Amino acid sequence: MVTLEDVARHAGVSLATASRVLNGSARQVGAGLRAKVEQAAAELGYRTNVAAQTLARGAGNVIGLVVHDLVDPYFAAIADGAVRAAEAHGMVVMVGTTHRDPAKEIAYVSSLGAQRARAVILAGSRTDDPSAAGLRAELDRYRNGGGRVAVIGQDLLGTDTVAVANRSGAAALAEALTAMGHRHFAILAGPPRLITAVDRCEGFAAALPGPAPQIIHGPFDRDGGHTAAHSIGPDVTCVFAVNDVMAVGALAAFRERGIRVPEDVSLAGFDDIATLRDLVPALTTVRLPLADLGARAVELALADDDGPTVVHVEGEVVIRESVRAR
Amino acid sequence: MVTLEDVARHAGVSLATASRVLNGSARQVGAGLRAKVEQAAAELGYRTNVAAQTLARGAGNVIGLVVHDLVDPYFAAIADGAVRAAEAHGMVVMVGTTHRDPAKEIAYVSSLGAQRARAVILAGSRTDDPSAAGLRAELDRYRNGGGRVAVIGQDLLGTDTVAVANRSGAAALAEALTAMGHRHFAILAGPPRLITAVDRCEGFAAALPGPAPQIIHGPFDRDGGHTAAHSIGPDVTCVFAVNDVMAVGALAAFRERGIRVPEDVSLAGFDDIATLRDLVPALTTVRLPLADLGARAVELALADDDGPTVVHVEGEVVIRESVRAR
DNA sequence: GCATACTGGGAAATCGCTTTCCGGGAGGAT
DNA sequence: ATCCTCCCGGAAAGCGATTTCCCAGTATGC
Repeated sequence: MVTLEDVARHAGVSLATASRVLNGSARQVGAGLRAKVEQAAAELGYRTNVAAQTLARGAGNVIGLVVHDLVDPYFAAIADGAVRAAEAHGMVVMVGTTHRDPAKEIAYVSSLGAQRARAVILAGSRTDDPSAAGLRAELDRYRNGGGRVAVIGQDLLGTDTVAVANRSGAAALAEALTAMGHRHFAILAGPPRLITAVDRCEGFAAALPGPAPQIIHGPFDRDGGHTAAHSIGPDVTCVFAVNDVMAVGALAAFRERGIRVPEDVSLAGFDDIATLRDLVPALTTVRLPLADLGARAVELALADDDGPTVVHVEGEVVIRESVRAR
Repeated sequence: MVTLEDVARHAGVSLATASRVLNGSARQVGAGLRAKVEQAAAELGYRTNVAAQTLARGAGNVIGLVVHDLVDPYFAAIADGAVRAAEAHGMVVMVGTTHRDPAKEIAYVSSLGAQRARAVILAGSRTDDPSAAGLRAELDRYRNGGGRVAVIGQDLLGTDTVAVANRSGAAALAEALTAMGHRHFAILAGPPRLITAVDRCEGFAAALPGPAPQIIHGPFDRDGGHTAAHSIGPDVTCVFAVNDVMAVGALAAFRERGIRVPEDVSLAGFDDIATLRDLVPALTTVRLPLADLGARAVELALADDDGPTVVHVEGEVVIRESVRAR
């Protein structure tokens, strides 16, 4: 491999000069030498050794992104936004998938620390349970080492946060559905301790004027929605699934049992996943700018402010065919 | 940050010994010292500096994955498989997204070379055009630097390859559809120079006994399928979209125009995207083990064989409701 | 019993780059 | 003309590991 020293020798300059020319430095280099170095680098096919650079500089150009599951379009969209934003800053993204295992989340943060990653982005809300303490400790350690952390979801860890307005989004949805004449709701509420799920569920329920909704807990994925849908009571006219993927599961369950949407029951989700836009009936939902979430988290983590900054992102209610007025 | 030297001093041993204990080495260390080092590391909260390790060893623990678009569930599934496989080998994955820009693909390979990435995985077939020469050159350079390359798609670059049997999969589909009585086909064929698309299209067409199918080119994505579907001739009874996402676009187009699937026309796709399984009507398609594709590419790249190995992966025809017998 | 492995420990040389510090020459002010 | 700044080039000291030697101590072969 061609090293910087080779380039310097070939150009007849010192190592220092070559470094200053090729890998951005505050110091200027005269035009003549600069040209010579650049030409030498081109001729020799020089490529920076990032590991050496990271070691010498004490900070790398990696941004870590930790998600639950890349196949879930929610996270895929966030990852996409993060990769784009990182690229714009000349950084690269390393992704880790935890498949909802808190231990793996910790392991990734630790590994990213070892990589001297510039920042780590945590997407996907953690549950509220004690295992979060380990994560917290690992994150503190990482930050003490000079790393930046940004979280997508809710402001829990005292870090930079892209906070999603789950409560108010769900409330707005509830109001819209109420305005369309619905009074009897069921909520496919997801895990009882998953904060995102809880916020959406509570925000929705609190905005309802009528009788309390039926609340059915279960996993936060497609199959969770599918299973939960089987427990829906007879007088329910409108079902709210706390995410789109669960709504899809519910839709399948309804179809299997001959229940028509929206004729027999209305259905709404949350997120507005692009891949699901062509579903029939089109899903009423709360649109979240998912790619933006990822991108803004990167911006946040890269900005050198002091205190943790919290950015709030609102959802937007989108009424589509899956809901019918009563 | 705690360095290895701190640990060595704290444990009262030499740097060499500490290194041998903490970061796998061929040489043995006596049980007593070993324990002391491990304890010192734990007490101090030592974390390996990967950059320094990479520099000293001359090879890192990063695997680069280059895809077109993470939001496309096809690539998301591949990425998922790759991340899992990498993890099993103690490596981490860096993803780059090209959004179908060949220049970015080259840039990523270059950047991964600078990272001393252990391997790079290229997913998503390239077009057949001359710009591929630049990629080839960059890949050669990367390999000369000791990197390994694996490609998912077709065996074009003389590297390790996970080859997808697009032709035979499409042919099997064509036979199945023919057996169901269809004779007049249209193919939503994607870009005329995209090799994956061409292979599927030709494989399908070649297996047809009847009249030549109508071939409609267009982009390889949802909107491409949507647009292309408008040009389908009147006597076509069955439409083959060269991937599932295009099929979804076509389905939407049919629905807009009041054409029923499968009553008026049958429709089939390719890939069997999991996120799309709940579509109505369920899509007939050729199932590909997408996550496996990613995982096997990683295995291939990490195995230290000499010559390029080519693994062939077959698809499996899955008949669902979107096709009706004639 | 003596020469010959073999074992496990440590000192020190790398790995490739960044950056501080030093020094010489040019330009401006007095 | 002199002194003080700038400006820019180079020498060299790190950054934090790995790994090659070198060595002493012990085990082994005859």
